Amino acid sequence: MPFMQRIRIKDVAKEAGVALSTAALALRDDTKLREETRRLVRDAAARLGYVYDRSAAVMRSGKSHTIGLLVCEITNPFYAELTAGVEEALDEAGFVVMLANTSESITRQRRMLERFREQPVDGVLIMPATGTPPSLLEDLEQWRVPHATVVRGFRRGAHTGPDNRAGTRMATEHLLALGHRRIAFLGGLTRNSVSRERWDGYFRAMTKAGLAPEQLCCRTDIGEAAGVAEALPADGPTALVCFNDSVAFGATLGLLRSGRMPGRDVAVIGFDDIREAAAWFPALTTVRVSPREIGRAAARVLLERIADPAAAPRREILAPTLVVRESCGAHLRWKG
Amino acid sequence: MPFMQRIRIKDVAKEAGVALSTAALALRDDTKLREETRRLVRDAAARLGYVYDRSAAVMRSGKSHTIGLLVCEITNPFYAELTAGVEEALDEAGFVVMLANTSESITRQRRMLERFREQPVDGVLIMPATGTPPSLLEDLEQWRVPHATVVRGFRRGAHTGPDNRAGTRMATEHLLALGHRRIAFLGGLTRNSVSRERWDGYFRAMTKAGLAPEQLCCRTDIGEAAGVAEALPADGPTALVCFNDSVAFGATLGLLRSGRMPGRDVAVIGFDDIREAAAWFPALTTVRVSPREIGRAAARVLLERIADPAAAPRREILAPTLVVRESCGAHLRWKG
DNA sequence: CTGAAAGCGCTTACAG
DNA sequence: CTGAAAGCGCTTACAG
Repeated sequence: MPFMQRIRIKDVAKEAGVALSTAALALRDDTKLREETRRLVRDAAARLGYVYDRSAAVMRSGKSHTIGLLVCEITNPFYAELTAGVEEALDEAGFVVMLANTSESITRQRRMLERFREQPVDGVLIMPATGTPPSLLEDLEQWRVPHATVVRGFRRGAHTGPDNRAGTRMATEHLLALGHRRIAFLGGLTRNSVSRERWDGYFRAMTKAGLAPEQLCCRTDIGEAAGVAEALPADGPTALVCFNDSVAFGATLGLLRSGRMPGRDVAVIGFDDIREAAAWFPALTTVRVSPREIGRAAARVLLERIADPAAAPRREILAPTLVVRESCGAHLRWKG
Repeated sequence: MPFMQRIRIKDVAKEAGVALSTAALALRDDTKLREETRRLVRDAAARLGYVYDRSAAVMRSGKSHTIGLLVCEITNPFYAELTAGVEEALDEAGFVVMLANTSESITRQRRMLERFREQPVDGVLIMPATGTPPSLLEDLEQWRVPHATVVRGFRRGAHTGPDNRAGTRMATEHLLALGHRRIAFLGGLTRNSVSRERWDGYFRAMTKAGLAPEQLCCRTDIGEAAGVAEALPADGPTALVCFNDSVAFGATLGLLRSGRMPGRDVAVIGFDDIREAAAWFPALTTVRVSPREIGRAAARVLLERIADPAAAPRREILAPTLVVRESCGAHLRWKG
């Protein structure tokens, strides 16, 4: 194969027999040009195998059509699904995502943010690592980097996330309606806004019903949750409001392991409704927040922010729904 | 806050009292300069709040230190973990990843590849969508885009993935050693290299033992696998070699649902050893391939390819190990 | 180490 | 629509 000279706009212009500026406009499908001219140029570009070079355009225009996505833990199915939603919506808008998985490290988060700033990206979408100081927002503002938080957030700034309080409140009230009185909250060892809000929704529902809240601490980990559930005494809580579906999965596994049937012996409700929840045994009753939709909404919020940085930051709180399946015991398939 | 003029290298040079070219070299920590000079410049840059602009460097040097990652399905925990490994290793090497989740769509895969080419990226790492024609490699070669496949691959080209045949062979031989004679393969409805290889390893072990292979088809989906397992007749297979852990999870859930205990009534072995496998009930016996390690290895293979495009493409096939837990029935915790 | 300069491939404003 | 030109912020080669 002969050495191929890289094809540039000026080559396309020559091939099409138009001026360089005309070719440049035509390649971006500018309506200032007649459709016929645009087609002429497009055809010439295709004949020559022209490849648009974004790096030059980025430098000249300052717009990269790239956004930086900081994910706190991509191996968590909830965040993986959310990432898919972000990527999907940004792609539709002609944007591309630079991914960084911080693995809950604020050092790594900081470093990746600086890297994004150099890149440069047009904006950043952040699922803050646990322990992120709110001063992060001040830095981003000073840097003039358009930004928005997702799921985990701060008191201010553009944000998209589920209504966590409403979610655990609904879950708790459902269990109360089923007659449970000793209902514990399982999880929440990690200190972030999501943990606080989910605990808070449960707490309020319990105190409103005149009952004592009770927290069973565990990290967000199937194995750890299974351990706590397995060790649950027979005269312990009869129902568990779990921090999320992973914790709920762990709880059901632990109960099974100790010879108890989730839903019949101890009711279990999750949070998130990740893909596996419906197929679980027993099928998991959970609070649906649709990570993919949150991701898509977050992408829109950030794009708005980029388009109009002067506007007040939007905060979009999505309402959750309770999906009643088997693990809460409301209708046991195997009860017979 | 007053309008801030963007700080450029020439401003840093002036502040440090050195030439522009010296400042440029110092900022990249070039050893041609005395350490003292480099520090002088670094301090000046810090004082002024200088931010390196990569887009200009990319354009001038043609190197973006960015690689494009095409993931077939990011919401699959295996690929999510693999993505984390890729991102981790590339970050250590000073590279950043542009992510595209193709969701198994070859149209989307094609579009994202063209987008990456325009970006431009220094190379692409591909987990091909099911149905990708091998001609993809020819296109990439013609485009002169350094590339490597991961997990799913073709007969040629740089590749990193587990030894799928060895994996299912080990699983099958383990079940044979436990005395099973009617062993079925569950899964493999999707047609790609992984499916073929895993089926093949099982097939060879069975025929070598003089037994009839048997395929229970289902897509890679917990719900579908659960349905097949639930409907398994009492005089059916006594052991299942599953396409992957998700399918195995589905199988155990389906068996439980039909009143059978996985491991005691029907043995189940998975593939991948994703995070949830150890915490499962019963704990899943599975073939460990360590997606994070595959991801890290794949990143290295691609970086080698970028560094030396003339070298023969490397193919790195990682040996799997069988992790014996409970679901195969080799040592039942609850038997005693 | 200096200093002036060319060049990467676009975008964009402008006179015609 | 043309055509010549400036400029984005780096990198790099070069004579001194």
